[in-house]
Amino acid sequence: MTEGSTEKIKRYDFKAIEEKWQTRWATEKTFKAEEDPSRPKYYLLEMFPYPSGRIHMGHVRNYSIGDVIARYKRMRGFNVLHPMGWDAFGLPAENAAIKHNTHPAAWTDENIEYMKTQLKGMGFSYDWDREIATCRPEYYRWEQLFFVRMYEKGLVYRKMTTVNWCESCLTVLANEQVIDGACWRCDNAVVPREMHGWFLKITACADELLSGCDTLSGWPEKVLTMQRNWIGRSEGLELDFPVEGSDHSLRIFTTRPDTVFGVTFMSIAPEHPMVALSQGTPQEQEVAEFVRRTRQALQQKDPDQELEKEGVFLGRSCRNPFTGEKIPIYVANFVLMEYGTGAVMAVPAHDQRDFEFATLYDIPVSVVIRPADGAPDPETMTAAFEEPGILVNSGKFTGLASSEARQAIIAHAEAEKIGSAKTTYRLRDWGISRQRFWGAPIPMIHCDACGTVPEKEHNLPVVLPTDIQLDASGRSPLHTLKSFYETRCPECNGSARRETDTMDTFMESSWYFARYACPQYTDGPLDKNAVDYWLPVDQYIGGIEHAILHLLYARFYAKVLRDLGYISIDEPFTNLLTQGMVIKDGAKMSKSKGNVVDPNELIERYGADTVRLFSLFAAPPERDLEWSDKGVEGSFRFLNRVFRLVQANRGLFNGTSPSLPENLNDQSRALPRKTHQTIRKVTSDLDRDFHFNTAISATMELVNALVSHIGEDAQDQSIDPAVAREALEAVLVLLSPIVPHFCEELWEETGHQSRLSGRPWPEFDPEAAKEEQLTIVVQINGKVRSRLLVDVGTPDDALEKMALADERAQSFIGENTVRKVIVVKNKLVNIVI
RNA sequence: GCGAGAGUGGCGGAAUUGGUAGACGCACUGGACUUAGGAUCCAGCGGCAGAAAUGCCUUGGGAGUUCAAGUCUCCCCUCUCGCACCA
Repeated sequence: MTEGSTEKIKRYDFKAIEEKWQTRWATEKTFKAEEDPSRPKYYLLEMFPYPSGRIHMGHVRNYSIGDVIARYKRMRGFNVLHPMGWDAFGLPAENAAIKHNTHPAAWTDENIEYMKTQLKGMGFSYDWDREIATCRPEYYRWEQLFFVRMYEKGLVYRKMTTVNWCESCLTVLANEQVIDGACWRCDNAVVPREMHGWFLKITACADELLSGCDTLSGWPEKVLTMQRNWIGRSEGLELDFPVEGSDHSLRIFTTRPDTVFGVTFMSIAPEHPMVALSQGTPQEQEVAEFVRRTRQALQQKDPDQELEKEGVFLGRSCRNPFTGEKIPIYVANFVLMEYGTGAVMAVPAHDQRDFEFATLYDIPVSVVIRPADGAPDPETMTAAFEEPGILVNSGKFTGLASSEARQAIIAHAEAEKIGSAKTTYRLRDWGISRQRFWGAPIPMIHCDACGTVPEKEHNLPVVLPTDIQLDASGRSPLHTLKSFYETRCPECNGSARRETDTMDTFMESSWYFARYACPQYTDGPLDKNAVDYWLPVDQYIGGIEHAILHLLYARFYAKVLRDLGYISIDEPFTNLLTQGMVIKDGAKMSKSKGNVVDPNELIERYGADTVRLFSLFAAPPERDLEWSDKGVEGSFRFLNRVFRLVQANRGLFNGTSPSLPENLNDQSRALPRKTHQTIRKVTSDLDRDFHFNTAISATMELVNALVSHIGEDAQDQSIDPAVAREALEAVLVLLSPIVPHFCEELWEETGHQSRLSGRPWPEFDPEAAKEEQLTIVVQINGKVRSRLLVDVGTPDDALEKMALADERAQSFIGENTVRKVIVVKNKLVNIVI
């Protein structure tokens, strides 16, 4: 810092600057979004947080990424909707309330208040007037309405079934919420349990959810693959095998109808009802024992480990409807009751599992498919031949290729009425009943006379009571709270019992994106005009951990709401960005690992802008970000450097003509070139793939160029002031979405009346960005040997001559003959010798 | 096992369509200014050899295509994530 300068140089007082601008944005409602058909809309959404207490680095990163995009799109002229809210129902609130002897609502509200202050402190450009908290009756009443509507359409049903029960959370979990046999939330083992529960018929949308994946070109391939796998569609044949000495048939599902002539045994799941057929056979005891043992083993097994294949003869056989052969039935531990029909036609020659099983129990292997060259020999085979091929030993189908045979065999089965083409899915219906308190009540009523009936619409919402006492058992007070469950039947007005289960919290997050379009609307869940204007979400941002759970449910909900006439879109999120995790010392930040960095401390020390800058600079958004305290300091240093640069050069902004003079010296020509190249680079990085890290480094280069041209002393003035001013302004504008408080402050300080937040994004001038001279690389046999500085547009033959004449090139060519010369425009000359 | 993604200096990470590998930043080293420096500025910074000029090597490994390969093709290795007895 120059002591001699008369003007006192200010320090970068981030605290005062950030408070000042946050206050202005709030009072001026800078980021309020209103429908405006005259402008293109842009709906930017980040996954809303669970109000757990305080924000963490993952939030900071997620919302910083979103905020840059929101601010950038505004500057590009879009009418941007950028809302924020709270995914406020859920178990942590309930557990915390038990621990602190308070109400989950109180705990949640407190957290929301605190976290809201934190988010505001980060300077995120949300329209806070659209804030949503899903635990408020004004929100969940509509969810209850949707539930009733879905019930009326047959998309909701109740059944007794085996569910996933978490012993620690004391509630049922959906299939999507069981990760490797453990609870997604608390990681404790999940056990099966027979219970009543409410289900949403997501399987009714399986096909559309699957085909929709093909339309989601703005989603990461990885997420689409996960969704496709989860839906798990497979096409095949359902076929009945008549059981010997019984009226029953054993129905199987196969994706390989072409191997039906190779069936040598049947295998059924231990839970299969036809296990009962062993009664009265000599094997009865053995089968019962096996089933008992297998169930136990399945419960205790490590989900990563496959069980040793095992089975037992049922004592009964069935008949292959194609060959008439007698086929023994086995109960096998590897057959899943949940998939297909729970029964499999086993073809050891062409299925590896069946092969292993057959080898173990000495069951014959019958080859019915041969590869194009030769055929496997059942006597010497060591593994199943699973590829498609040509059918052999298959009656009238012999000689057909697998693909043709599939069609022919299905057609035959259908004609003979012994089977039919069938498509199965891995996807199961979504179990949404939760046995805990802190969730939206399910608006259903059980009446002895009328059965289970929905609550009348005008009685909604069914409000979650506040006068409750939670106890350490974790059991929901709703089950025993008479004032809640005692009610009248909406049909017959007789006394009835209200459903006391609550809804899965993923129900709230499945449609919040639509409610943001009209958060205060009271005439219905969604204002058609508003949702038609804003939806779909143009850019959605969140963690990959929701790849299946939330993102699949929300897609399902979009289709349901569309079919119910509430919205007009098929897919809720056009583009999806899955941001990476924040890592410290090689592991995800977590309390248990003790490697968390608290955003508050960093903001206190460096300010929000520095934290934003670093979290965007350290890695591209989709990758994991390794947190580095030193790196944060580097970002802070950079901002200080720009701050000093602007302070030292404030003179540039005092009445200098903004137009650029025609005749500039070399230096004054180089700077605008760099300026416009930077504008081009930053713009394309922001447009193309949100690679803020390279956008920031490009701006740093421009700052470096500025510092070396005009210095931080402002005294070395060989450069044209208008040129320097243009470059300096570009730095502030380009950085403004990333470090908004900082840029607004300097913008104002350099005499601008307007706000950066309302300013259009700069257009780069291709003429100004054009280089006058280029470095052309001279290669000999592909190795760089020399460089030439030439004027842009030097013709190829001239380049070739210059390269061949080049002294250094000559020394490499020596006595060798030049065989070929390749000239690449504006890039290089390669001399082949 | 299946599917997706990744492998580049001490570190985070850059490199349109194949065309100067290592931008930008961190760390480090030397110097300047200084009462001080954890501020700031200047210089250096992939490896090997060399005083230097410069040369050779270098994008997980190995082949190949090409005038030219981090980038394309084939094989292999490692890591991360997801699914996993799906019939």
